[in-house]
Amino acid sequence: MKSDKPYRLTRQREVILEEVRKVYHHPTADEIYENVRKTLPHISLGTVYRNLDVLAEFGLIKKMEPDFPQMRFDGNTKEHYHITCLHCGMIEDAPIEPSGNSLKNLENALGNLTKHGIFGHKLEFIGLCSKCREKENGRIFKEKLNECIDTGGFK
Amino acid sequence: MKSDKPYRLTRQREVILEEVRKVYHHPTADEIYENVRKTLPHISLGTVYRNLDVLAEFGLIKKMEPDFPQMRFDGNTKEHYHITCLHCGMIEDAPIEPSGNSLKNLENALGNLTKHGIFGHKLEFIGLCSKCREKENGRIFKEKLNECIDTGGFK
DNA sequence: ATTGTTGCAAATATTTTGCATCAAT
DNA sequence: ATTGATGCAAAATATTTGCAACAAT
Repeated sequence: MKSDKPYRLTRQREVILEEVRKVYHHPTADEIYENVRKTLPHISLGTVYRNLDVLAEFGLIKKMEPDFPQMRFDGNTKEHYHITCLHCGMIEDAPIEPSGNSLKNLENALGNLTKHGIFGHKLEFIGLCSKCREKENGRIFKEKLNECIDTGGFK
Repeated sequence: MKSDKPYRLTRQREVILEEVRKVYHHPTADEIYENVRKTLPHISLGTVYRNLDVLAEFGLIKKMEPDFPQMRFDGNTKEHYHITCLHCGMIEDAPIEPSGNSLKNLENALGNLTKHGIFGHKLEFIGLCSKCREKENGRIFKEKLNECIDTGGFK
């Protein structure tokens, strides 16, 4: 719970929270909308979006945003990991080799645990690029760090 | 190069490829569009999108798609990794603890190498869920595996 | 009574597509 | 000559927002 505004309990909010908690497959907003409509046929999609934001703000659910919102393109076709700057959004190449061993082990372990066929992974580092770091002198670092911990957005 | 259709060299395609290779920060389609327009003022955004697809299809550039296209929501607010099914798109929780040690070491190493402030990572496993695996009996597994290797989409 | 919330519709933003014309092979 | 590529505009998709009416505190 990190927001300072009051948490006003509405029927819509209540049902939406219930629906998100009911399913275990990370539903999209319109999946939730369709389910909630069975209970509240007149609810609007805008209300669903707004409430999902509010619920996440209060830490009751987790909002999973795509790692970056738009497609991007890369002239470097070799395999590599990326570092994303939380402040300016810039994505840079990580100057380390994709670590073949330890993460391959994790993949194998997971495959055995789950009966899934695991055959790859994506690893993205999150931080502040040097420019933003200077400019912000740690301010955003701490702010964002808290946000990330609170939402469990990544580890 | 994996497409069977002919690669037709047009001026637009040439300039677009040049622009993607020129910048090192993983540009978006409209960034490329704006840059290409300095050389070809009448090019359309549709042409840019279509060519970026074609260039990626021929392995000349890499297309970076967001890990999932829409926002998703999660009733489980604990930290955890995810497994994404390439076939049906379902995202499940990975039944392993976020590995604090080895990846934290990587984070530290990267921080030192780059002067970035690294304070987190996202790790996503890619595979086929058990249902899709049965249904497809390995077919898509191999297909997609090749695709992934070719595009370097993930490692 | 105050102020946040709702439903609706319109706006935004990103990407895709239909189509007639044009250009590379 | 054939067939893929282009420019343009319209469509499709996902999300946000303005606003008047409404409801929780």
